[in-house]
Amino acid sequence: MTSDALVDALVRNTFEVVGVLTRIGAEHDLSLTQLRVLGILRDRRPRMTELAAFLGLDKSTLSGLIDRAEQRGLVARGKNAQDRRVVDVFITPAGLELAEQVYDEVRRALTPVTDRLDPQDGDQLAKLLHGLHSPGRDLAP
Amino acid sequence: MTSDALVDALVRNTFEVVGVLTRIGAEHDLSLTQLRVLGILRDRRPRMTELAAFLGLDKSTLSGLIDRAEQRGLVARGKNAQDRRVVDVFITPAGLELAEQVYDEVRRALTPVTDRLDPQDGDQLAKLLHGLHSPGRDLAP
DNA sequence: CCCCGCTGGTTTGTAATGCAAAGCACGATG
DNA sequence: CATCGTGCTTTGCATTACAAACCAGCGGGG
Repeated sequence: MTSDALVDALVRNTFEVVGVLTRIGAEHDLSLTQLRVLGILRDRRPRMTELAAFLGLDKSTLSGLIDRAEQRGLVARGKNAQDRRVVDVFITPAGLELAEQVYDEVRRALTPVTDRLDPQDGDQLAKLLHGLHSPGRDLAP
Repeated sequence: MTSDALVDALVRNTFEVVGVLTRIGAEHDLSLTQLRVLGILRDRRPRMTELAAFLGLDKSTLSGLIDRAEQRGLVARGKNAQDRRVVDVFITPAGLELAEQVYDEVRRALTPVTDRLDPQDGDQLAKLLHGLHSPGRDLAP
């Protein structure tokens, strides 16, 4: 069945990319989740609950995660004017710089791989991947 | 630059699939890593060091991982005739059954996503993904 | 108005994951 | 056969994660 082969390829590819992300993240003392958090916060300022839901994590897990990132100065908590219970999270300049740097490294680490494709095949692959998940999700990546 | 878009799509897709794997794994008390271990052991019987290296984990980490999987009866340690220091790891029938079941669920969870593509686009995507990583790696997935 | 329930976050307790360093057993090499 | 190196386990520690208990603030019904 062709769909099985596609799923297998997706899973295999996933572990491959996770390996790259984990390795490069570790070089900057960032776990996979922290990396993802920084990536998301590059262009968002969600509240704790939103972020936790999007990551598929418990609120309490996110509390600790943000605690440590905040202590490192990568992230900060802000008050919400509408609702004083709510805590908004946003990235600091230092966090943004680190995020851009790490994602640059990720790009460099993956381009030798992606370059194995013809340019038009790469375009096509990007389009197909984009078509897989584009609807619904609005917090990226 | 088109390569950036491709890398972004790959990373986004990775987190998406990781989410699915984590969720389905959790329903069977399996972490992402344990899931991967079971997947690998479906058709391999590596030694501890080989497996650790392939997973990108420390030997000591794998020790604990295999300990717990062994206690659950999913995996077992075997002696190696050539070198008595070596510990070979292999999957038990119960572990194999669980692995097949979980990977079936993963397929079912991902097919609604993959079905969003035309069949020939799916084929093409599988081929392109396969072309990305095929050489070098020989422990799958 | 005020009490009560609901929602948003944090805290606490526990288990799993992961690394690093030390330890132990075995093989290999001089 | 003594020593070094390899393969794995053990121990100690930080991080990640969940669940349950907790506190604070919002909002309705009386």
